[in-house]
Amino acid sequence: MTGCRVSVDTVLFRLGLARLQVLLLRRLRPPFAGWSSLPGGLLHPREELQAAAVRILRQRAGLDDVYLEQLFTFGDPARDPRGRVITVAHIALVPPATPLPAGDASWTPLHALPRLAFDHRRIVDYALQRLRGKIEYSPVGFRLLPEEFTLTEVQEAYEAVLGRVLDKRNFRKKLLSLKVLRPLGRARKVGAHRPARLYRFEESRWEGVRDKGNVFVF
Amino acid sequence: MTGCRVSVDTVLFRLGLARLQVLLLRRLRPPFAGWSSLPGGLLHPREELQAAAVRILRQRAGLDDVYLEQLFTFGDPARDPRGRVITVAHIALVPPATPLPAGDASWTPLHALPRLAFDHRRIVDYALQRLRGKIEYSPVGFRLLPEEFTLTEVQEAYEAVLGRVLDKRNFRKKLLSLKVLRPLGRARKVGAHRPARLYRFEESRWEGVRDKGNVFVF
DNA sequence: GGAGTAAGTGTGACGTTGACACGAACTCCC
DNA sequence: GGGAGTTCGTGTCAACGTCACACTTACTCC
Repeated sequence: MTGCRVSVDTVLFRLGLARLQVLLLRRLRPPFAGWSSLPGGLLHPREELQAAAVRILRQRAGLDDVYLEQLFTFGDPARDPRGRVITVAHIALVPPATPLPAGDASWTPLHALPRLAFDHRRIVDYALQRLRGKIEYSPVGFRLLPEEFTLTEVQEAYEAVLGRVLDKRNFRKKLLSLKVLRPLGRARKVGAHRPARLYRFEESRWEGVRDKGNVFVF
Repeated sequence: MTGCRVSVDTVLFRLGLARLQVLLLRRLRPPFAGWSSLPGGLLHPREELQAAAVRILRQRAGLDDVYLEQLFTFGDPARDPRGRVITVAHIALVPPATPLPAGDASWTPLHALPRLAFDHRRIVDYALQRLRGKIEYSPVGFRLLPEEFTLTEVQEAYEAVLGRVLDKRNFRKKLLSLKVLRPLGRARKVGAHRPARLYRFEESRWEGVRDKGNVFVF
């Protein structure tokens, strides 16, 4: 068969300690043995691209049910020293408490990335850029949160992604005005201070928001 | 070599008669003989993705020096009846006067597309959606215009892409306030009416605009 | 009951958006 | 040479969104 190999790599983000983290694997074999890399693998012959990303995340990180979207296809003929492999990169988002199986996978803060194998650094950089753009006009940010969350948690998520601090009152005012959160009437008791009210994101209320040109720009 | 074939397809837009048009080729051979399709072809073994798109546009449409960006990679295992081919779709923009070589290529208005081969209709739809989004926060719109243009031409370009009419005074006020156009001090004399002043887009003035959060939303 | 901590809340200044109508400049024709 | 026809080019005002900014509330722990 003529053609070249096609792989799928995923930049998997989560929030940890109010910082954005990505999942990295430690490579055991050459090339780049001992380096860190994104979870990825070759596309199977009759497999959808996104299905491949899902399969690989399950195999390599024991994860199920993650939010996934295609990012970009990297095709530099020299990106893999073993021969040509083009890779379809994806972005994935998971909530903070996502467990990891033991093994060679670890969450790494984005501001302290080690050297990455192949062109994976470029892929991560591009993924962050895209995530920053997208979080402002789409509700993907909630994929980084648990189902029930406080407003402070939402703000921390936005701050972690955007890399800047936001004004508390303005953030809450804007977010609530979009009418996409449903207050649960309950509160989370945590520590020695006033409990925070819990909310849930209502996917179904999103459509009208986008149609009106409203958006998560804070 | 294990792997599947990889092709590159391009949705090439231009403006014609104040409408958005795409370049279509007529297929001569099966599958889909007689149908229209996007210009595309197989990736060469040591070729960059974007270089392949450039080569194909040159070969199939005689075009050089077009604006190109990657759109999305379509990987449905059944998208080509001959066997698996994943395709890296691109968007290209050219100014209105772009000549076409004779042959099987033709400009087709977007609102009157014929049936397209493979999944090319889906690709065109997605390309339009992306172009509409992108024109509002990046100056790609100017790639659809000649180097020197009038404000009315810019407005027509935005109206054609966005598919809605815009207010003339508000459009001009906003566009000029971004300070990315350089007035040429000359005018284009055309027909029996007041001549229109000519402008040029200044790439170098764009950075500051984006940094300030300004944008081409009209 | 006092200290400590995060949650929750409103106002006013400023800038942006959006609706809206008419004179200016040119050509062509008579 | 003047009138008809056509597109170019321009300003104001009201409504709305954004941004800066500080204190009280609710709870726990000692």
